[in-house]
Amino acid sequence: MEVKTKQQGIKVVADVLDIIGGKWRGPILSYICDKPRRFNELKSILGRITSATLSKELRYLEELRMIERVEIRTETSSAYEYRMSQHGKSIKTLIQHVVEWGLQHRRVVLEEEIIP
Amino acid sequence: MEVKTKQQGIKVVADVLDIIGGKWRGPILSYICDKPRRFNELKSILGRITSATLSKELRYLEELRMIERVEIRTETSSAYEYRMSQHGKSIKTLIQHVVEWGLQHRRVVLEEEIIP
DNA sequence: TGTTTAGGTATGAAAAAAGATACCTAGTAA
DNA sequence: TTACTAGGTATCTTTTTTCATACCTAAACA
Repeated sequence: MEVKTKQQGIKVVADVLDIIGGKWRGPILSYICDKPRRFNELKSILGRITSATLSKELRYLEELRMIERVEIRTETSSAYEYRMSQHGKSIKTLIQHVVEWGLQHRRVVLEEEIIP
Repeated sequence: MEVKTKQQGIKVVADVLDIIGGKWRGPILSYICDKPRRFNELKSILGRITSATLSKELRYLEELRMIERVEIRTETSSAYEYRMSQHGKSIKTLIQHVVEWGLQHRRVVLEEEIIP
């Protein structure tokens, strides 16, 4: 499968940005990437997010097959955790590319501000 | 310059997504990447964008040093065009990575829908 | 048995992004 | 001289996102 038209390429980019974009989805993925996380754990790491928003974002990422919600059971109790899907893990490389470019961009913009 | 903390990494990603995200900035960059474009040219290629929005987005991308607004003069007349800055051109590679991942993502999601 | 905790949902308000519409200015063309 | 075109700006409305607040259920705890 390849990109055949400009329109299609633009659409593919928009779809990807929809996954990692927005105020919370990047950070959420980033924390779940490190290790599986529970709802309230995410909520407290993220700080200012509300339950409603976190819940909505998690369900959306699940629907996109980026993460999975799994029940974890011990003898005495059970709980849920969110973890990256096999496919979801592959976004880590992409994000590394984004970070690299971002750092380069920052250097360029800072330079131009200092030496105008 | 490297990423030292998770917070910083998240910030870098957010900054990059702010550049290529939103409804129009990706498409605008994409068309200017191909070749320098004039205001009304962009407006008509993009289709449903208003002058106000296009103008705002272009000024923002200029401020970010991604594009440059340059006057082009012939003997008889003058006009303006928008072109990628030297630095801005480097985003092309990043976008290629995004497209590649996006295509892979699409394959995964389609597969799972067909074979549940 | 009553209370706390995990993991949420429901509803409406506020803020941010995008759109519609009207208008402006400088240059050129007729 | 009048009208047209390029390249916008100004203002207000609509839509989309995010936030605040209150509430709910099931399980575990004391």
